[in-house]
Amino acid sequence: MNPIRILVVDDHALFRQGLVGLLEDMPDFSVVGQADSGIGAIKLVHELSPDLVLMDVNMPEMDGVNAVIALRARGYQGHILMLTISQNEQDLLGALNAGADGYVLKNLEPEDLERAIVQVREGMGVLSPEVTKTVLDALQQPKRAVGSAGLSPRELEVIKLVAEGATTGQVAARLYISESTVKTHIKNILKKLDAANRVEAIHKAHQLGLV
Amino acid sequence: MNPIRILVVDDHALFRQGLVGLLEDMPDFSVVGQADSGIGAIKLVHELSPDLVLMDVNMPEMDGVNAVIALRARGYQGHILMLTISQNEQDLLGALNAGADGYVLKNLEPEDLERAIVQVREGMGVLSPEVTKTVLDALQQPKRAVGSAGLSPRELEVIKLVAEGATTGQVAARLYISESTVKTHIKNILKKLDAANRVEAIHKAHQLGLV
DNA sequence: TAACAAATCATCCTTTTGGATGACCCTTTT
DNA sequence: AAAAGGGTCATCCAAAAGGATGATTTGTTA
Repeated sequence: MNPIRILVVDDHALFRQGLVGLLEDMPDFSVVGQADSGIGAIKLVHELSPDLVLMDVNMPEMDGVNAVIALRARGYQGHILMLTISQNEQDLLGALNAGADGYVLKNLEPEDLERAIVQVREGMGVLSPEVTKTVLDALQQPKRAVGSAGLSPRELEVIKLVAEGATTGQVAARLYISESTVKTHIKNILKKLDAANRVEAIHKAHQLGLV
Repeated sequence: MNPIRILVVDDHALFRQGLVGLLEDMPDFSVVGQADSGIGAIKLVHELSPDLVLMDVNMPEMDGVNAVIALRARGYQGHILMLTISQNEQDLLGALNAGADGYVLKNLEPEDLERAIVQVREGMGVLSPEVTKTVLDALQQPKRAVGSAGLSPRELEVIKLVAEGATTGQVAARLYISESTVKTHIKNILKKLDAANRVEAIHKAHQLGLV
């Protein structure tokens, strides 16, 4: 198998050079380029089409997260592995949300970095143990306080149809009940959600996760 | 340091017994109980208050995911590590969202299991490489297509006020423009969002993340 | 310069909403 | 048995919303 063509992006020349030397010593890898900023990374990715970008986060000019956003927006399909000292939640979640395939800390052992790169190359994700918890926490969906905010099952049916743009008459037809009944339901919904009109009711329903 | 008190939950007696033997051979661990279903797990957690629950997913009666939900709902604060063969996305995300601290596959080496348990015990999260990608994908927030779905800045101002329940007249007053103008804005918003009325417009605006 | 999008305003007319009130029927809880 | 909540229906009326059309002004882009 051909070596993995890697682009190294880090603003600290010393660390970057050391890293490149380390990677070049590994037979499966080939460092095809280096950049010291997000701007430079974008340029080189376009020119070199590397298999994988090893990206620092804290950099002047354009930081790593914005570089990932820019790369993905430009259609770069290759793998991006963040390699940083930052355990900052914004950096972490920002990078992953932007489309990074992994996020590992610079304190890892060379052989762990090697394993991480191979893993990403195989289409898997990688996270350093230290940041995994933060990711899992971010995954937790806000718990629906009451689950229905006091709305009855029938009222939930009505509000869902209303949310989709149905008028009173259309809701009545869909539920095989009279318009009067639908109006009563909506009246009660407005009262329960403390909404002035159905628009605000849907707005609050969304915030409560009812729809 | 005291050994980590572990509860093992798995419906396959053979695997469970083997696992228990393995854990007991590790000096830092102490298996304080075993269960073969989610129901049994809930009962034993209540009685034993283990430091960590090693939980299978696929089980009769009550599966592991529902067991986690039930445990967390009952206020269990200890650590829960899923140990399963299932790479099913629902199982994975369900367990993590329910409050599991980690999700590892049964194909891992004994020493990796040991490392995973210690890691969770130290408050970190653990994911098997094979499932990390799925988690990262789940983390990606739906991209705001245009960021505004083609709505102009003024239209965004209008729709935000409408979402809060403001009528045409109230929006006009708040923005110091005439009702006619507000109606025109809303008309254009309805067209752009392909909504039949303002209720549906707010509904779609929520889905697009505009409000 | 011409075309275009955004923002502004108006009139006319129909449909939809929302408020107020009262009523009947059924379960579940007290 | 009585109370409470949910679901059903009706009438009346005022306010709000939506559709169709046309127009002016101001930037910005082609």
